[in-house]
Amino acid sequence: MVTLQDVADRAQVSLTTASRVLSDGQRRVGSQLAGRVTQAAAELGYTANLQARAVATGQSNMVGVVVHDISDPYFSSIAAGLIDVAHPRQLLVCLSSTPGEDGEREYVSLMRAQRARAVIIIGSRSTDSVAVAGLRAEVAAFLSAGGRAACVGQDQLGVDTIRPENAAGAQALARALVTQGHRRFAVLAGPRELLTARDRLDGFRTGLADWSVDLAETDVIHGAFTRDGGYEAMSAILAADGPLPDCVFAVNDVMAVGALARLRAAGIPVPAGVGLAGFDDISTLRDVFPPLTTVRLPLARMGELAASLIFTDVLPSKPRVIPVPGEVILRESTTKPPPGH
Amino acid sequence: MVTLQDVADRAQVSLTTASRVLSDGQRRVGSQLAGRVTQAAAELGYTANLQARAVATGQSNMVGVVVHDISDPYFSSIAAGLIDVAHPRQLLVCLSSTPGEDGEREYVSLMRAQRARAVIIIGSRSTDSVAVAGLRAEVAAFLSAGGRAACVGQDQLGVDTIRPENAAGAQALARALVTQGHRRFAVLAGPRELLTARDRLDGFRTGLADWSVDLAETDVIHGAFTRDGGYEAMSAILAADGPLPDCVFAVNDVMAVGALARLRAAGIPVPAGVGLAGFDDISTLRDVFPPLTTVRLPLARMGELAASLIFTDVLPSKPRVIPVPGEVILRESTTKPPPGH
DNA sequence: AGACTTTCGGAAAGTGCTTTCCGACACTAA
DNA sequence: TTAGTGTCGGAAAGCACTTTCCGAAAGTCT
Repeated sequence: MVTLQDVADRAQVSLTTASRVLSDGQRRVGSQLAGRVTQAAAELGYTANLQARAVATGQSNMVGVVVHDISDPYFSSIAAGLIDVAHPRQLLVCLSSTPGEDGEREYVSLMRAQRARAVIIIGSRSTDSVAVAGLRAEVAAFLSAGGRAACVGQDQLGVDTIRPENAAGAQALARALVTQGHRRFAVLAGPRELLTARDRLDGFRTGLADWSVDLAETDVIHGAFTRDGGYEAMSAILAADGPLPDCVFAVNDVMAVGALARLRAAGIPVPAGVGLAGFDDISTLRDVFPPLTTVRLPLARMGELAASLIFTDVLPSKPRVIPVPGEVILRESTTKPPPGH
Repeated sequence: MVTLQDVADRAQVSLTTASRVLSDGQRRVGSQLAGRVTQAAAELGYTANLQARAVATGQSNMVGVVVHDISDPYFSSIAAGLIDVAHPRQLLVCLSSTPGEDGEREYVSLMRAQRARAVIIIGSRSTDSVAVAGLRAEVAAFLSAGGRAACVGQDQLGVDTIRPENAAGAQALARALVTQGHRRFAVLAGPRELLTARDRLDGFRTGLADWSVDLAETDVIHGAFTRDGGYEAMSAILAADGPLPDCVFAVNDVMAVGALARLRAAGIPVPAGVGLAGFDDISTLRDVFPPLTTVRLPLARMGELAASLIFTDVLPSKPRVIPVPGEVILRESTTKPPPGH
């Protein structure tokens, strides 16, 4: 590996001078010597060792990003927005997909060891208070080591947070669906311990209550937060005896698509047989048929916001929480068939 | 920041001993002192500075991953497979989404500066020979600096490559479609300069030729490799006068979905009005209706393979190329309607 | 008991960079 | 001519680690 010393030797200058030329610092170097140095560097194919530079200067250009599953379009969209902001700033984005229970805590710890400049945690935290407390402590340690941190999701970590308004969005959706004429609902509610899922369920229930519509406990089906989870939950609804609900709300689009597949398999038309709504407005899912009523979250924008919180020079005295509203998008999947149908 | 020296002081041992205890090296330390050191480290909340360690040892645990667009499910699926392999090995995955022309080259250069252990380039390279040559040179520099490199896509960089068999897959698809009874085809061919797109087009044409079916040049529509590109290209087909083709092949699933949306807007049923096939078998798109005939690529598996090529200790004398076959999946979107329909 | 090996702690020399501090030189002003 | 003020190159002291080398102590063998 060619080192700065090699460059200095070849240019017949001191290590100091070579460093000054090549590391755009404060001090200038005479154009004569500077020329010799840059030329020598080019001839040798020299590339500064950023690790060593980071050690010497005590600051790195790395930012860590934690997501649950990068292949999930929800996360990858946010990550994309984030990368778009980080890239022009010459920051190195390190990404972790953490399936495991304690993965987030471990990764934040790793980022602290790497002396990363910032860490961004994306994703719906569970209600497992032990895990949250552990993560919270790790983040606090990261902060006190001089790093910055932000979160996209629930405001549980005591850091700057981009908070999607899950409850309000679901509430607005519920009201819109009632306005469309639906009266009896079922909810594919996702996992009990997932806060995001719970907020959406609660918000939906609130929205129904606003219009004095009741949601029976038996019409709330819990399951996985995935396509297959939606498929299974819809199966459970179909298996129950009694009439189908007017409309089914899946707490995310991916589950809604699973539910749709199940309905299709059962030969039940949407929305004629039953209405179906999702949440998120995942872009790759906008072309399913019938088009899904959903609540749009500006995912890429949320990633950008998170990044910009981190990269402001001023360190806020208190953690900021930026609410991001969802927008109800009514599409065909919930169009109420004309009465007497 | 608490440093190793602080730990050593508190444990009343030398820096050396503290280092030996905390950095699982070769030499052992007596359990008495070792205990004092670990306790002191715990009390101080010490975390080793991995950057400094990397400088001292001359080896890092970073691997760089370059993709075109992380929010594209094709790339994020591969990346997910890759991360799954890298994570248990305590490797730090740094990801770049490079929209720009020269972004890949820049990122590999950055990885060289970071003294990354390996770099993995995912994505369909263009046929722009200047850009490819630049990237190739940069990768060569990275290799000669002692790094490992691998590529998922076309074998153009002179490194270990996971090569999806685009041509063979498209050829098999074409033959299957002809067998199904289709005779006149159109292809939504993506960008001219994209090698992946071109290989799929060429393979498709070959497959048709195997059965003596011709593909008219006017039935090949170039456009963007995206959902909207598919939508536009399908518009062009609809705008042309003359009868519709029996079947349309979009060179990837995302384009096929765009085409499907266009057909739906035009009120043309699939497959009754026209057949439609894609490529990739993107998992989030498996529930579109009608289900898309496509060629499945094991994306996550490809990511895993790329990672495993990199992490083998033996350095191959010649770059290995591992072909990954696609599997034709016939679904409803190309079911030939009974004749006389 | 003496020679030989093994175990184990610490001083010091790296690792590749930045930055402070010093001194040399030139240039301006009195 | 001389003191004052910049400008600019280089020696050396960091940065937070690892690792080599050395020497002391303890254990083993004859």
